[in-house]
Amino acid sequence: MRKRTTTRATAPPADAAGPGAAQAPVQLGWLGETIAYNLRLAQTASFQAFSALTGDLGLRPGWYALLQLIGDNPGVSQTALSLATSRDKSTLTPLLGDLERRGLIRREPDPLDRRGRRISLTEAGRAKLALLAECAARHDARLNALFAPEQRQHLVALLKTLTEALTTETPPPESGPPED
Amino acid sequence: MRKRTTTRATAPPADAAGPGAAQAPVQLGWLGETIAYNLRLAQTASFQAFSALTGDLGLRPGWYALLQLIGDNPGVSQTALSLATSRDKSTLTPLLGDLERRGLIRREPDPLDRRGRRISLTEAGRAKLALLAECAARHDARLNALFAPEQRQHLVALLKTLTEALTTETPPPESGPPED
DNA sequence: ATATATTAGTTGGTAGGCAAACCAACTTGA
DNA sequence: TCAAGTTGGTTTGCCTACCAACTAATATAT
Repeated sequence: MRKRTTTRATAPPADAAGPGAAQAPVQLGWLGETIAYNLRLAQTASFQAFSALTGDLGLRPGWYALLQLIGDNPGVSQTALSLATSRDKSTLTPLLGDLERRGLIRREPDPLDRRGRRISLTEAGRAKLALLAECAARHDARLNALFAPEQRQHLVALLKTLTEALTTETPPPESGPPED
Repeated sequence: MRKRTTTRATAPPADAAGPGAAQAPVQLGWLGETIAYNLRLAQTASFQAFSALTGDLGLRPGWYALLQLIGDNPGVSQTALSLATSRDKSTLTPLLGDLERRGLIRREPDPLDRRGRRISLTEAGRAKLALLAECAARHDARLNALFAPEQRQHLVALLKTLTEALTTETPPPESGPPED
């Protein structure tokens, strides 16, 4: 939502903290040039936009990645989902419970490991996933439309590089005990 | 993202879905190529890495951007901070209260608008900011080290484009609201 | 086989996020 | 001046996230 011109179109001297200035645009300074902060802003914006799309349905945005991954990997374990979504396994517990309660997924005991639960979609789950995938596709299209194909590709590659680097080399401090 | 080497060199046949296979790597499929999902993963990874740096001090990572922005814009309003950080104003209420309680910021009434509060750093706040800025600088350096200077610049530009596009054109649905 | 370590998943506690409802103060218009 | 609308902040309620600790089952070592 835009907020410019809401107060005044005259754009009074932004440096002056005068009464008409209301909320000055805030100078981002150094932060505004960092990868990390821009990453945060972009992610937030993307999530918000996606939420706006899914909000129309009664579907939570956080469900989508989960359903999609389950759909693509029937029988996955919760731990695997946790890793794939970069969320703590304990975060998934109530979430999956909710999905199960709504009949979107099935959690059957793994016959080969009685601790584990093999997760898969139900028919209803597949249907919901189709709806969410629709939103996701629109969202993706919207993002893609912002860039030239090669730019898009480049951006994804850069993001992957970043993720990869940070997740694999996470512990650089102490005497590294790499392989035992 | 690959997750090898994170746990151990156990390396049981990863393809076999046998009991020893534990969690299969999960196929990300379509998701893994989208901007949105990679954005999410990258942001999460970045945040985690930054948290690891700040965790050493008794300082919450969420404080940093706030303190930095306040430092750069003494006298800002909470609403302005809310916009600059892309966080809801109600999110900042307890956070700023906390910072004030710890003596890091000051919230003095705006003489020109008795609703508003002009926020600025205290000396202690400046000191804490310096510590956090140190972490931020290290984090930034780490991220920057992953890319060539022009790549970095490019990435930031792409992210800005994305954020900008999503935040300004948020409401495209209904018949465009004719400005009154 | 039995003790020990690992792993899958859940629980409880806490922190941070949003949205909606609310109050107080400012703005505007008649 | 006074009513209606807007805006800055706070409160409340809910959701999502993490972590640490726990249980149950599996794996490993002796």
